[in-house]
Amino acid sequence: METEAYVGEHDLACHACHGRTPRTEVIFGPPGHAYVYFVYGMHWCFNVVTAAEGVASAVLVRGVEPAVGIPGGLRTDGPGRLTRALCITGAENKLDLTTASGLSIRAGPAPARRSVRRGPRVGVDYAGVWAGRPYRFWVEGSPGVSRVLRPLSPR
DNA sequence: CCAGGGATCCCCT
DNA sequence: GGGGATCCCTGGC
Repeated sequence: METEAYVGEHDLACHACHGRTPRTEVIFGPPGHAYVYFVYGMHWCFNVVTAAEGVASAVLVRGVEPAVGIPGGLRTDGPGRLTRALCITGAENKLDLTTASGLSIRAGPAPARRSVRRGPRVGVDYAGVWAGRPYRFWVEGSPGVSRVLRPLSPR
């Protein structure tokens, strides 16, 4: 319900902007693999590598809507919340999400095109001209959208 | 509003 | 090869 695109090595907000390192290697790898990183000392963020091998692009998943109840009623609106609710950690880093075992991605119903909104990405003010690019996408009105986008209607 | 927490990668020896 | 600023965030004040 909410994602952000990181579009290549030249994108100064992308972790791969300093080239291949042990951490960013997976982003340069084949598409369909998970890039999971630890941030702020306590949260995991889940990304999906999207471009062909050698091209460093990925999508950060910032919010989802559960199709079934989450044990404990954990929330899934927010990048750190959804990884906690889905038990995604560094153990899933580099995982091939196109195979059916374990964590995987399958096609689902697409949201109505007209309900998709876009705007600048979160927390990338340091990225110069890239900070303003509208590479964040969300489904308007979805409860799976992170609170940063709904400051006036906290839940 | 802001502290917490640790990996990462600058940039300087 | 080591110190330190920074960080694709959240919960609790």
